[in-house]
Amino acid sequence: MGTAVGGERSGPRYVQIADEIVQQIRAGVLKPGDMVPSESELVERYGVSGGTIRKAMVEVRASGLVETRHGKGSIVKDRPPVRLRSSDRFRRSLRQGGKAAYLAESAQSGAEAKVSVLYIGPMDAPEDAASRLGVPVGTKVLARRRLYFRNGTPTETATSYLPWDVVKDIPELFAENPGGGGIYARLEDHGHEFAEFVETLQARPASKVEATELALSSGAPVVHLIREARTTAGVVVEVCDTLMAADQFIFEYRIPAAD
Amino acid sequence: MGTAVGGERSGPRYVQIADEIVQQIRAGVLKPGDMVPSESELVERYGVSGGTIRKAMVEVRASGLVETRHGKGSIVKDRPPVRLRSSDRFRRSLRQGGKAAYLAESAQSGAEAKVSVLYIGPMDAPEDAASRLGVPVGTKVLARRRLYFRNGTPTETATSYLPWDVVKDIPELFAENPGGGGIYARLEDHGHEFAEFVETLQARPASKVEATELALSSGAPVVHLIREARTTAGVVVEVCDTLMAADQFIFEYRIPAAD
DNA sequence: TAGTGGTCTAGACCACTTG
DNA sequence: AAGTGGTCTAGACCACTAC
Repeated sequence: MGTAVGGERSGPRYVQIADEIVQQIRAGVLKPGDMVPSESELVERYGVSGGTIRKAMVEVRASGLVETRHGKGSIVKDRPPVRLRSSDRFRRSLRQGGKAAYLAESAQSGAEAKVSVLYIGPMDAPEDAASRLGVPVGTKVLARRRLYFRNGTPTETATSYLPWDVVKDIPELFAENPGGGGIYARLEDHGHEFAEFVETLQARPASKVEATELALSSGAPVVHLIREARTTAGVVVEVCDTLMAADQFIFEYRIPAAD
Repeated sequence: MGTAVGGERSGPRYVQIADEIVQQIRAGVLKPGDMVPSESELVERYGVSGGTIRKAMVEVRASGLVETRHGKGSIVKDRPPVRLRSSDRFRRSLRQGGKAAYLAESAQSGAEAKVSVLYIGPMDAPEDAASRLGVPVGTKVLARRRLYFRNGTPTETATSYLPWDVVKDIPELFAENPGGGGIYARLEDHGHEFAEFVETLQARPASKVEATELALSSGAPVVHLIREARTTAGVVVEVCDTLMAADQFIFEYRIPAAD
């Protein structure tokens, strides 16, 4: 019932239902923290079968506005107050001001950031990092692996790789907190002057494991960002491999028109 | 029957099946251009119901290795020979060499590129473009909307917005082909000297309409890139709004360590 | 017309979460 | 134990693509 007359809406029923739920969230009828009605309730409300509601909820999840947990239900996520990754974030002046890159940004967008260190220590260089660092695969490097939270939800995993030669005389790099200005400031303290940072980005659907790690619904897009930090001596002193929940970030780059 | 013995594989059946199909593609058992067996055939082969195969194929599509068309079947896509969007692409020297940005890149990666012009003409400035250009919403601007193909498949839609004041004396900008070096070269010919380009990127799942436009399976990730071209006079003379199939591109940006 | 994918149903059973 | 989402089935019907 309820379909035959009226609007003659187009498209599959499950899309209509999904849109309707998404609209309710965007319009504020369902606020962050609220539970979406259970699937059985939606079955009654819309007078369709369970499978149809199921498909609708898949669409709703894909919108990124909702997080579903087995046995519990779907909860409206906190509005993703997206973080701006400006290319200004590597300015020397910010480091000298004592702020690390991610804190500088979080401060800007008024969000509560947290970092959890997963591992700091020696590691055999994986293939991609090795080639970027210009060392043979399997060479001992320092790895710093961490997980970033934003308002309580994991948004980003990052692993830095640094050549052992470079780090062996800089004890701060083995500490969880490398001190004001972050690891780049420590590297500068020890005579490594940065020339440029090169970032490559690629967006793709999250794999199952990545999805769980970042608390995403599987298939949600992630951004894979790899940064090389190059010194004026022409050496890559860090490779940083990070994976981000795509809906949490907007990236901004300024390209000088030089040449 | 068929399942009970053997590997005791883990996870839902539809994921196992999806993985198996994806493996066959990666291993080359199914080559680009090949048709994936029809769903009814897979139902027989795996001895499961249609719904299960259906879900498996959703996963396979999400991998981006396959394109499905209603009434026809699923075909293994050409391996995405990803295109590198280097931030070098706006170098003045390239324009003076007579190449437009996208051609310069395509040449690099040895792929056959094509552009189809969808619309060139006046348009009331949409909200986002207007604010970036610093004009009121609805002001008349020149819009240049086009669709880029790569090896026959659509990969990118792009719409440029230019203030009418700027373009009214540059007839080449109303032509499909604005001549060697592209529109940026023409703008420079007329005294607009570029200072910098600012690009913002965001990745998200494609909406239904975007998916059809770019021949993607709905929900596949897209990258939304917006570029502002700023002159030394401090004016934004172009806003370019583009939407790309995420699996077709890798982005690279060089960030000078200045300051 | 025959074969394909796309939608929808009605119901069974399982797995997780909460009281 | 009751309620939730997750998987799977068996089958109907529709819409698109070929021939």
